[in-house]
Amino acid sequence: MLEPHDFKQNALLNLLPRDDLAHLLPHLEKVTLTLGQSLSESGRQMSHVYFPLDSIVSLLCVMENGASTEIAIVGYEGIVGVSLFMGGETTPSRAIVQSAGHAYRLKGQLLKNEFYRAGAMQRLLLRYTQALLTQMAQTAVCNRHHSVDQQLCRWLLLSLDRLPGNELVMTQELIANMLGVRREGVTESAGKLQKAGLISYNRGRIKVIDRPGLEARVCECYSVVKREYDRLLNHHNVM
Amino acid sequence: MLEPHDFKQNALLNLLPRDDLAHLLPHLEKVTLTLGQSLSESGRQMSHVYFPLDSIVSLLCVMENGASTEIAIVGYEGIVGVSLFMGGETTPSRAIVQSAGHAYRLKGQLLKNEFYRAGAMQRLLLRYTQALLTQMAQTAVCNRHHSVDQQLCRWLLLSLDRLPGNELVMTQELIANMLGVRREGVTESAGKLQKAGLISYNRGRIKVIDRPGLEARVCECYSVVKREYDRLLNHHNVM
DNA sequence: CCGTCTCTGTACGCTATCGCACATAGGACT
DNA sequence: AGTCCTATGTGCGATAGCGTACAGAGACGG
Repeated sequence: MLEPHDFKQNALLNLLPRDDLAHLLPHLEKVTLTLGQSLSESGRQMSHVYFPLDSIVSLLCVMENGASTEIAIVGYEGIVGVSLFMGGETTPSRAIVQSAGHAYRLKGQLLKNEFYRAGAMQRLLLRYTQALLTQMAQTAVCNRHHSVDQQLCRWLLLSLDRLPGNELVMTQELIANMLGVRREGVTESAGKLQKAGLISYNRGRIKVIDRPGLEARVCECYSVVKREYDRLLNHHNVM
Repeated sequence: MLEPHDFKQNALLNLLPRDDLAHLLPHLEKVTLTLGQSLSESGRQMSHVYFPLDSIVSLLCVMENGASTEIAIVGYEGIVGVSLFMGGETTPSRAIVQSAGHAYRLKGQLLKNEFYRAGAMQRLLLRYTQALLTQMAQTAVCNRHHSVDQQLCRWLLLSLDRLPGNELVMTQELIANMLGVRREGVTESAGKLQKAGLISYNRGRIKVIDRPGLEARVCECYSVVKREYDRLLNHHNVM
């Protein structure tokens, strides 16, 4: 269900019944997201929510000293701006574009209106939020118990699942920021993967050559998250 | 707002308007929770949700090899069983009683009915869930960037905020399970706190002597979480 | 073609935490 | 009192990741 086959659509919108989607369609605005762009700052209210298409957005927790960690990845399967309909309006985390591309944008108020109609959209968004909860929880465990090697594999696979090709545009420096480790640590781990013939790395472009190989090295956290997304956001279960 | 003053009530129920509460009151059943009791197993549907009163419940992520990490603490300010109304019915995490005490219990279906009336209860539960999201996110960062010393302080303070007294019944072994570190690591950190005169430790009973001292040592994660709970679950903001 | 900048690779000592082993001590039960 | 169990303290060597420094190498503009 969540196989990355159709990047013309956002999975959430795709799961929405026609009638419900009809309310929103006229207000969906396609926008281009550039690498590093911020969609949401800590404690600031968002004017819009975003439904990524071929772009990836990272939710980051940034600390006072500037150190950061990614707490979740959002791609075509999700929405950026959960706090709007959850009622808090803001979050302490940031949303940064991690892979440039496109997204549908929707005025926050319009989303809230649709959400509070308590129909299919609400049910869908809540299920998605639960998937997000799982991703965050698993990130917390992974940060505690797994090596940088494993986490890098997890990160590559989670990102890859949200991209159309097998190439990723991302420097090691940025990956290090996401994982909350040193850049050198990423260099080393990526070097191992490259020597093993799983990826090929070149100045900010990562090509994944042997995906099954990555899957063999990744910790269980990847599959736990993936399985939960599949379960929660699946045609048969959702409606 | 979230000061631990009234442990006869659960803060969520307390925030609910009289009329809404009236629907539930006849079905709330006061139960005793014992240390180590499991309220929810990975992937299993819960029959009830729980509103802790003077008890504390930990949400744990357990891995295949048995290692675990606490991803959130739930006390009188919250509810155990978020996945029921979020639509997923189950979660991959476990809910374990970390401090014995009491809770109100409510049949899952009744909670869902109330939730889907899309009234005050729904708004409240969603705000609470957002607070939970923040707690998980902050746990993830904390696991990545902070020392065991700091995490122990955070854990003590978060637990203390949910308890009536200044004493905590908990062995170092169990704390280690929560934090996902070695027992010896906790022994060492707790030893430092004891030498500094902040706590006194005795075979599974921790007395907090100098709370401001703990607050001086804790990492920012504690206050980020606390502030967000206060903001989201506050009489003025909620309704 | 040259200088500059960004990205990647490598090396080295340092520290926190781990894994393990074992010692001590308080409580509970006989 | 003696025994056992559980909780805590301590002392290792091993190791993963950190901080720092620096070197090479591709890209890019003048």
